[in-house]
Amino acid sequence: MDKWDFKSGSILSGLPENDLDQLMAHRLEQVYKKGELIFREGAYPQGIFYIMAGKVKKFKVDESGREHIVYVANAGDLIGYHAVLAEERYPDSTAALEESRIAFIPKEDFLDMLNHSGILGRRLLKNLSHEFGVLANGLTLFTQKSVRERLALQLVVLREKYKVDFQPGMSVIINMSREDLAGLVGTTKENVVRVLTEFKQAGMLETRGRKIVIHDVGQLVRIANYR
Amino acid sequence: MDKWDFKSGSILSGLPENDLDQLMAHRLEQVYKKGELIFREGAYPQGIFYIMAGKVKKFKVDESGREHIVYVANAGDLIGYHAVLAEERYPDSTAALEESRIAFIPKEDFLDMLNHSGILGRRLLKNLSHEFGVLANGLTLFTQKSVRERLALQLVVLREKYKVDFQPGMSVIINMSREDLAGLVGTTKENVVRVLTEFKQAGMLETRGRKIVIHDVGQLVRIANYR
DNA sequence: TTGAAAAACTGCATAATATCAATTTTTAAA
DNA sequence: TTTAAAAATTGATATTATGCAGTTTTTCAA
Repeated sequence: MDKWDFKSGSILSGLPENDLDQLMAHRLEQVYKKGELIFREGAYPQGIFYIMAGKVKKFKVDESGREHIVYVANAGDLIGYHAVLAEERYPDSTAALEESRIAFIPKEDFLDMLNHSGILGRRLLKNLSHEFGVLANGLTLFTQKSVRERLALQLVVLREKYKVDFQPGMSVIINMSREDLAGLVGTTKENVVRVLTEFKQAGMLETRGRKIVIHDVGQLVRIANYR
Repeated sequence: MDKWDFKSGSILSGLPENDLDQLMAHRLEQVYKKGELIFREGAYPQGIFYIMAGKVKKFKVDESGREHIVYVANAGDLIGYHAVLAEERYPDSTAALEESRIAFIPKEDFLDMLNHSGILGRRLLKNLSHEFGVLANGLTLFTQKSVRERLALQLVVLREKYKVDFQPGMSVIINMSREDLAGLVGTTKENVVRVLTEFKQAGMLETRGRKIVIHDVGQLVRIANYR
């Protein structure tokens, strides 16, 4: 068992232990409360963040104040490294969706590692290329699918992120406000409510207070892929 | 003057000449006619493509047959490398928008170069990170701007891609079908026509047959950024 | 437990966008 | 040129999404 027990599939998992020791040497661990800002759009990056536990949202706020969520990151994800690599300011803000433990790694350590260990660079390239494809795909979905289809799709994606100790057929609880969901789908909170009501009546899900319990993913997948 | 006279700002420009010699050694140059397919979504990548002259569109076709253009690539751009790096199939198709000369570089040569020269890897990381930010930004724009605003924005972007030997104040001719434009904006060809008519009446542009002549970019920029 | 405050929900009016069915214009080949 | 095919355009109509106002429910802290 590794000293650094990174979730399998995460960018850092499986890297040489010495490299990780060096990368994490000057890290700064911090617990962020729900809603707390981790970094703000336009700030100059001083390092990267590794999510040890919890969930965060990457989002942009438009001129009318509406928030659009670009991505929901999970434990095991590395965030903020695009801006460091591109040598640009952060293109979006990041805040905790729930209480989260996050390690800050100074950019010097990150860049040193990148120069010294070819593996990390290669891993990042692969990861970035993959993420790029996912994002490009999302772009298509957004412009060509209805609010109903987009919400169904996002619920399927969120179900993956929120499921723990999952057994086949088990329901998954998503704990996210209607407003955040609207920001993720690219619509208003009212529309989210309307569509959720429809899905609830069709038996696909259930709402417990503000939590959403997904029962029938299959049907949601079918709606998301329709046309 | 370089042997490989790559457009400045393109991924390959400024790399050591020896590296480029090696990278381009087994290339296969080919001329594609307008509309001709370069690679199809879902195919397994055998290499990467470098656009020497011309323009191509990267697009996805949805279940109803509608085409959505993800990106318009220009001379100097490298395409298809995301899939090679991610070790995945192509997430979208690519076809020539006009007659284009394109070099195919076998993936072995590309990957060899990546392992042997750290510069290319670093350049790609930077480029990918940047593109990612642009795309993420585009996603926000699409979900929160109207068709009118999106079309104005795309016209501004296309003007950059289509301008040659440009002098300040000079008009730029965009040669793209209403249907491709619709695919780029994420709407129907009818809506594109309606908005173009409005812009024409306001004196921002002129249509000559199916070509679009951009006169007043400033106004288009203003519309694109409104709210 | 209770009482704000925040979030979620509902209905209705309005606005934006898509669809369909012509008609006209442009293009490119004979 | 001429002409058929492709593309662009227009108008009428249907569908979908938004904004607002008010009500109800949930949450959280006193």
